[in-house]
Amino acid sequence: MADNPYLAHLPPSQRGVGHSLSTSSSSSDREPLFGFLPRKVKGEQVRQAMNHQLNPFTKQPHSAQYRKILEARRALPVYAQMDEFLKRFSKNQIIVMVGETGSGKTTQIPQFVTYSDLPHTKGKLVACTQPRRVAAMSVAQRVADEMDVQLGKQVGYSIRFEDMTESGTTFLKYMTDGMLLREAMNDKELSRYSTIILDEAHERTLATDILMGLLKNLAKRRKDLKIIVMSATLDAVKFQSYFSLHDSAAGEEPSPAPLFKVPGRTHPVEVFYTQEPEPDYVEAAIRTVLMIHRAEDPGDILIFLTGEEEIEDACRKIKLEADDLLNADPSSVGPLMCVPLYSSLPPQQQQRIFDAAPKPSQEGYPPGRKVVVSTNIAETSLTIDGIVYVVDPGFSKQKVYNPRIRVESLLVSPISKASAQQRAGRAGRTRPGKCFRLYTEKDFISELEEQTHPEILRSNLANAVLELAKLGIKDLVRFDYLDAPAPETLMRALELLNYLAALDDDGELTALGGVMAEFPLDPQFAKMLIVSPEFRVSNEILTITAMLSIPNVWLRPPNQRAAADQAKAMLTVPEGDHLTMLNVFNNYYQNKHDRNWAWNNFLSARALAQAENVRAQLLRTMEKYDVDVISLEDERKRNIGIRQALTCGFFMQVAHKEGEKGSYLTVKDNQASTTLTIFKSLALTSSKVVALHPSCGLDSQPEWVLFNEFVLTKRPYIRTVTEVKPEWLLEYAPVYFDLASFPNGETKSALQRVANKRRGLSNGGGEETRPKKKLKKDKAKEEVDKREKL
DNA sequence: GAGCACTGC
Repeated sequence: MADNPYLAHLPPSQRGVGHSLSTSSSSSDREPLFGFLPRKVKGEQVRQAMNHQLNPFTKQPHSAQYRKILEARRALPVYAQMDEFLKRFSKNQIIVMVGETGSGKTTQIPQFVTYSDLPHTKGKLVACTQPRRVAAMSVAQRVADEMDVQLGKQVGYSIRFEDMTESGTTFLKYMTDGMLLREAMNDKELSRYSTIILDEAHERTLATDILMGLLKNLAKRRKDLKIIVMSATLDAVKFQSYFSLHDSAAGEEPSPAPLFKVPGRTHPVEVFYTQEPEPDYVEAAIRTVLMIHRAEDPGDILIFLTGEEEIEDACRKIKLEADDLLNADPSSVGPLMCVPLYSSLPPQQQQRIFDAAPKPSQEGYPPGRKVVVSTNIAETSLTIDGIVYVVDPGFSKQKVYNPRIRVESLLVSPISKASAQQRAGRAGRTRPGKCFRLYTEKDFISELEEQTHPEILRSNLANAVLELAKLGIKDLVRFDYLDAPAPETLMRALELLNYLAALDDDGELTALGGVMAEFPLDPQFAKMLIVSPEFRVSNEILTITAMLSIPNVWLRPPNQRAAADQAKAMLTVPEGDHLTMLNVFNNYYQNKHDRNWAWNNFLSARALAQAENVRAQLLRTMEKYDVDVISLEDERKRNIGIRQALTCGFFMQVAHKEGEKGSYLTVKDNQASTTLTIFKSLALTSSKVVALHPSCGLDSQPEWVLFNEFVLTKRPYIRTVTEVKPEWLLEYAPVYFDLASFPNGETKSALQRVANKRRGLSNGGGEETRPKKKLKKDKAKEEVDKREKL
């Protein structure tokens, strides 16, 4: 056996029993998975298979690298609990698992599952979802290495724009949660999967929340499907009771889903609080950093602030003060390097967070220190090794949705306790660290929420509701959510989808809605894309949709503002910002051979490349559903067609000019639906007075404009704006613009004049409003009524 | 005359 080249370097204890390449017919010749009974596999069997000289999945001898990695895997906390995990996996359909950072759960548990579940023997897959693409990709790569297979073969990943799997070969697939949700829309049973693992469930992304609801239901229908919900924090009790086993037929009391717990592997972090609340957290953060720099041992610092402007500002101030300190006394204070970090920063600059801290200014002088000033991106998405000190002012920008006024906005808000703990943990990744919280301990205990509100409670749900409808969920209000959204939010979503004709008046998905759901877009965009061939401008609408699906393309470096504005003016189309976006993309496309074109025009090449990617994906979907891609030759007619198609998707986002001061009134925000009587009770809002955003490229102030975005910053603004004709509103959205139900005012009078003129022209004929059908008074309505009474 | 927390399809 010592001759075995694959085992010779291992101590005898790890060679397993009788594994050899000899051809004699001893038990050692058995296949690595000999005797494995699906879902009844024991830890000892798995360990033997792992030690076998042959890879059970490729039948190839294990590589030296495999052995080396296996050594490291054995040291992971989760590895020590393999036996217990497999026992639980055999016994239960649903398991909730808690593993702190460093436990190895994301890489190991899916592997344990495959050894027990043996998906490859039944043509199935094990899926493990992640909230972020990079995580899905990098974990898949790591696990492929650990299993000694090529990425994309037995182990793969699936994310938007990239399917790194091989049909028939891949049996362990990491994927984004949104991707699995999309798959569910076309296969409600998720029949390809034998086990589904939802990782990072505590992050409570919209997709994970919806998946939890679906899987809970699916588990009742598919007894062969196993589900593991993995979470990092101790909020597992909630998941346990949500997934409780309840056999009501047998009259049993519900018993919580079993919990499997694995310790983490991090270093202790000492937490400090301020004695008094800090009135200015940015100033306090800067002061704290300098205090650490002067008084604490070497080690890098991570500060959490809320946004780009705040971060750049703080970096400048820290740098100034630190340079002063260094100049005043270079023998007692080291040099300091300050690095900003936020998502809109170009990747090259983001990489700077991994640079080493500066060297001492002179030999024998104190070492330098790196300070990273970051948004929440460093809380979950990016990990920086070597951080020893964390400064946590206790705030972050969070999305909030107000269904009453249908507005999503960003608000600087206090973080949750869970978030504060996550931030503190960032100081203990490489060695014991310290966390300075810029609030009092009392506030931490009594003021901070336990958990950040899940996304489903903070978002416009139009998209999610369309997805659920496509998933066959009939009663959206009664759907078994882990946290149910406000009924108003659901109503707003239903209302929008009904106006877009994605749902009929009974709340049933229409054929149009079914196709809309196939597009990875907000419903308004999907609608306008699908109807755009009627205006013979689908090629252009496709481009505009792609451009509006990506981050801002305009660059404006602080020292070159005038030049940037000038470049923008050159590309601006005065009829509207949507046409400008189209123009930008077309120019980019024509100048693709010129690598400097984007840069010379102060445009983000990265964003434009993304737009191209999105456009290609949308084009594939259009082709799949026979949405023709066509263009109008004549530029004038084409631009009108584009604006008309825009109106078909965004007629609910229209503003009417009031007076001459450039103020606009959003149309009909204070209105209840005409057909859906259940929304009458929601008609409590007032119209919003808004202004055109300064970035708007319109050369005049047209009477009627359509906007893509409402932003609430210093003032309420509408952004990405295009002029529309009121006739189009009446023609393409007759139900929404039914004047009989319109509130009196300037807007109504203006529309009335247009309507009268149209009626005159068509001689009173052609009643275009469709017959009004009352939505049956269903549970949804009762739900809302109940709310209103409270 | 301003801004874009972070993801995802």
